[in-house]
Amino acid sequence: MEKGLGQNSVPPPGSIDKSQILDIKPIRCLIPVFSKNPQAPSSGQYPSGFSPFFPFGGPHDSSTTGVKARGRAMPTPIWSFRSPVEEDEDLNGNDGYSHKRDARSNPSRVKLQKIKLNHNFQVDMSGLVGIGPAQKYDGNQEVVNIVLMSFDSLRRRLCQLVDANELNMGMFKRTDLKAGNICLSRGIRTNATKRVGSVPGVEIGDIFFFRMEMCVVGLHSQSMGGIDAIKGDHEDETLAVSIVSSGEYDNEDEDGDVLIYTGQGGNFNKKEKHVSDQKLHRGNLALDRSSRQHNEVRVIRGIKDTTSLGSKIYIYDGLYKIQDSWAEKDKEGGGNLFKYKLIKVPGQHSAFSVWKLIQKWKSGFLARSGLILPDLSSGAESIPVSLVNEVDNVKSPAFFTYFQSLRHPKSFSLTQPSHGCSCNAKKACVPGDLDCSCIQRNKGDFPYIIHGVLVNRKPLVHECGPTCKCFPNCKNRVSQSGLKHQMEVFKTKDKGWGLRSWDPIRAGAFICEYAGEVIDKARLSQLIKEGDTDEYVFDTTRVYESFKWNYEPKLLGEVRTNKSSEDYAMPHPLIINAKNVGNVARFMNHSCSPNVFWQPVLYEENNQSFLHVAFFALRHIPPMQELTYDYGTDRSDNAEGSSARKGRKKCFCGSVKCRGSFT
DNA sequence: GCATGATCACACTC
DNA sequence: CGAGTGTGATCATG
Repeated sequence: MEKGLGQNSVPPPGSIDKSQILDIKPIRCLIPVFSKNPQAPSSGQYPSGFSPFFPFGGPHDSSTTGVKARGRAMPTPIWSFRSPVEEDEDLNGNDGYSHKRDARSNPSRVKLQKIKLNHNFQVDMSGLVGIGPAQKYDGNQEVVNIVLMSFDSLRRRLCQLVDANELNMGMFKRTDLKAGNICLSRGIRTNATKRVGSVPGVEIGDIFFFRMEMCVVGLHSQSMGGIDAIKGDHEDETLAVSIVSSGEYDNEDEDGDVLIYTGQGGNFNKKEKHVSDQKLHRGNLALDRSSRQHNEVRVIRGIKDTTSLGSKIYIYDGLYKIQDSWAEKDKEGGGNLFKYKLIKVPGQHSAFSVWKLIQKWKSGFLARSGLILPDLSSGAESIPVSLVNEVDNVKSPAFFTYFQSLRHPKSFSLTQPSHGCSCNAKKACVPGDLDCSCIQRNKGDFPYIIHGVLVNRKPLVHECGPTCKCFPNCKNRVSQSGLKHQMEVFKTKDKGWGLRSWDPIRAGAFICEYAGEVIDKARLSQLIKEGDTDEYVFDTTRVYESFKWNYEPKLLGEVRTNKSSEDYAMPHPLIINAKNVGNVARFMNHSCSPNVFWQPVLYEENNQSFLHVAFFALRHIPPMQELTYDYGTDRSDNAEGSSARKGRKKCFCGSVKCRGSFT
């Protein structure tokens, strides 16, 4: 219905209220503020691998924008359409975040803006910490992570804006392409130099959910084409460097280490379209030359995402060599096709074959080796949690009762009684509906997008609860719906039991909450005094290192507000003991460069607001990769020189940024 | 109701 | 710059 509006500034039908507020005309050009400090702080200040952006202060690089007089080059401003009221707030530099008045008492004061993305405005992001001009062309793991997180955070935010109808509709349905475009044009990319062989910072087994993600990290710089090639000195001396096997061409793969790849082009029987042969040019020619030169070709396997119809997951499967090539007639009446047989170069980790193995476990075709229990949760979770030990003879973790959520002591007194939203009981809450009190509590933003993916880290996420009128299928109940991935509790080599997933996990996807018994500080110290460890305790009063996960507002022409804060804001401390009662979360180990983070979530039960700790994926997590989060440090440990303190455990996370130990 | 097909709006390379 | 190359979301159809 809304489609086809294009850049028309008339608001889409159905958003009656907005048309008033959004009497669309550019009120003011928002000119980004230039950093006073030309030196970006050292990354040491932001130890978690993802540092703040300093878009205007860093080294200049004119190659992306072509602007010569960079020093004075004002970015062409973006138009922001907003009501005058909010304009005042912005001019003063404080929005209403800390003021209770706005959202609750007056819905119209909730931040509401239509954003129009302007292709022409130029922001130089090469000053981004971690992505200097050199890293743009040759990366490493840290830079790859920064680039991927920047891409996905942008994509999530764009998706959120589209969902809420806050973006001029019809401008793009493809938030993936838009986010990629922004990254590439702002220098948020790495390994831009094409190369034969592996790409620094990209590991075999890494997964991608969009073609654009592979573009921005230089794994495969074709946004659509399946074959990427590097040009030689002569026109005819191109070499294929990477291919994406999309499954579209029915590439049969008996063995996980062999790939029969079909060349590009030609028409094969798609309806009445002309049948035509594939031509030996472009990618096909490059592959042909590669088969003669025997150079390594990166192979990315595309497979259907079983959890989301139509979309694909791309797995980097390592380096292959072309062993054979030939032409054959299309079986379904099309023209001639080129075929290439590729063999994986030996001695590399397996990636795609792991997926095939998991498929066999799932189908029951093959038994999981080392399986101790098919379902640790005894049916408490809708998806079974397997218990596996492939490393020693320990038969099971110490006894505990599986329970998926929190148990509160009777005396536990909590926050104010809350009242749910009164959204349509059948329809669930709709992003962009500012009458929804739950959305108001989230400062006007719907916290989740498709696949239940969290858009931003927030001081506190407000979900709908039982007294909300919307029904359980409401998208604002992500953390209450139990496990979404098939989990496995497994014995690690040196860290006791650990947790991992058979399914791929998207960045921002909900994994599980920290279940257990809620206790208070006094009870915790009592437990420790009694000789109990705090091994299974989650304590929100510990010190957690800050890190950046959210998108950079400037990239969308937005102003940074308190709304974008990533600091936790707990209404009260929460200590959870999972020693006797808990879920899979109690098995998650610590890492100094984790792939999971926690987020406080609030929703009411029995008319009282209850605080929960929910875990989300920090980045895309391939199947069978151990899930870890940062345990933080005890407040009393903060003084320097306390590393010899009793109770510290040596950290085995193995990351470059390892702090060596944790408490 | 679920799988498949058609349509649409894109980005990047050459 | 325009042709070549599909992708990914969404909606219609079987």
